[in-house]
Amino acid sequence: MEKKIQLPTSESHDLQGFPCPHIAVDVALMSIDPRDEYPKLCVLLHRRGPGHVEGMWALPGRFVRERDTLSNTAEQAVALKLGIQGTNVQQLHVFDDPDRDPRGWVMSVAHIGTISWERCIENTHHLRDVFAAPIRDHELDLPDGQSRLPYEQREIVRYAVKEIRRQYSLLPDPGHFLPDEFTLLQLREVHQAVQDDEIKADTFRREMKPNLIPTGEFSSGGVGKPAELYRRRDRSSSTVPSLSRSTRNRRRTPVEETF
Amino acid sequence: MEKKIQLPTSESHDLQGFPCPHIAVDVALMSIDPRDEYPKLCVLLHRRGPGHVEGMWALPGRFVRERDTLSNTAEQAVALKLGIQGTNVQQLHVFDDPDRDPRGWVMSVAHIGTISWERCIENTHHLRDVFAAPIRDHELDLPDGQSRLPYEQREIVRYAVKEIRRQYSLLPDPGHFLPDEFTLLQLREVHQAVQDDEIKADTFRREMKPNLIPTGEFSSGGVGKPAELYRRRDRSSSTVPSLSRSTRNRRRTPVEETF
DNA sequence: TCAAAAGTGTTCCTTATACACCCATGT
DNA sequence: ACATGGGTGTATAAGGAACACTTTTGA
Repeated sequence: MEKKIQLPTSESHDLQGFPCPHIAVDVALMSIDPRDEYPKLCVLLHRRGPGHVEGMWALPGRFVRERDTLSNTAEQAVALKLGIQGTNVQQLHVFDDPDRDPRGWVMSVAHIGTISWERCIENTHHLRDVFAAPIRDHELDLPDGQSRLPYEQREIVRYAVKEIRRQYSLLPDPGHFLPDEFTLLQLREVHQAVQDDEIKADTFRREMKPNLIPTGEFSSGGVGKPAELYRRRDRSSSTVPSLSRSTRNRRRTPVEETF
Repeated sequence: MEKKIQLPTSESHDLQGFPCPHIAVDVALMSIDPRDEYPKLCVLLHRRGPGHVEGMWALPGRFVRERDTLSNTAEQAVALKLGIQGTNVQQLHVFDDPDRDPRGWVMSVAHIGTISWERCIENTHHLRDVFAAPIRDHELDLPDGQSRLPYEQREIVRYAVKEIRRQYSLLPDPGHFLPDEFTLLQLREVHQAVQDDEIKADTFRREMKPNLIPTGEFSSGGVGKPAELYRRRDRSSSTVPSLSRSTRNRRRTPVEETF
């Protein structure tokens, strides 16, 4: 709580002596739990070890290390707290209420991450302190009768659910819950789990077709007609190279249009 | 990349001794410059005083102060560097490349802000070191032949333009470039400036109608039929209270639907 | 032969867009 | 009278949702 910052222009000269908050990273790592009667979107929690809020279920988080990046920190938090290596994460929002952490001045950069259920269980099935909390109506069902998440992690989950639903309304399984090749039924079930809503099969097929590449291979073994396997089309290759808007149809004065 | 992270739980005990980056805030404050033949979206720059990157045009920015919030810091940066009080800002993204600032380890939280041209000039017209840089095709036209912005502020401007266009595609002038009451022509010209594209008048009217409240008052003085004045409808009051999706139309097994 | 799932054709309906027209005002 | 901008009705096109139907497999 020093009070020696009177010269705002001098702050550029050197950085020493300027206060800086601790930066934490929290990750809402999401997966699709297929064990129930229908697949459910869930968020992975871990039980806190000794220390602050000991024993509580919480999102995996970590303090950023010297000269590390946020995404690196987020991936290490997932690796250390959940035992899952090599996730991909994206920034969501910075939570900066100076009183959010009683231990001191800590800002938290919330991240979202996704992982397939297979990779999730193969790494965590032996761990007692990892739990996949299902999402019901934008909120988490917490284990052990716990009523709330520590800090404002409830808000982080809200952001994460909103963001993943936005992403899944545009593209086929951008979070790679499924492997590289999949049937349209598998894809639709994943999207239904994310959106927590029923999706009509034929409409869904036609919406997703432009973003899928048929492989020519087919599934087999189940009942019914074998389904073709598809692969995600990466956006860069298919996107039209958007014509420059710099000299576009402005000139709204009708003068030179008329003559 | 040390390899001595065996006790992740110990980090929760106290915060002292953990490294923390300096946190800066950069603001892309946008306005609509009406001085040209048609209004243009622009971003406000200021010329850096003595110190690092001295004399360069840059986005207003500032280091966060002890236990201050990010939005506060952003508003103070705008006040100190541009002379404009009481702007509203929103978070965009954290830029965390550890090498982005040669002075040390600094993360920058980019913000977007909006202000009416009137409030902008009434506060800055006497300042030499403030400039409204117009946007052309997602890029800024810099003054004095300057070729680029310092750090990765070019990227911040890209984020800001994309975000403001997203916001203006949904609601009438959410950034309050216009006063509380305005005609549909004024509103359309602002949206055209933001989107940098022509917008058809009748379609625009029908799109915006649900989000506008007619005042019953009319403009006067200009040529043509006087235009009604409208007011923004705030979203909370008009939104249908979204029926709970928790028990929604799942049950995709047709069993109990058929019987 | 039947049930289950894949995949497609078609109809219906909602929505966006453009065009046309009338209205009200200042010059 | 006419130009200018406000505002609305309507025709056309485009898109999405739902239904029906055929195909192909396992039991």
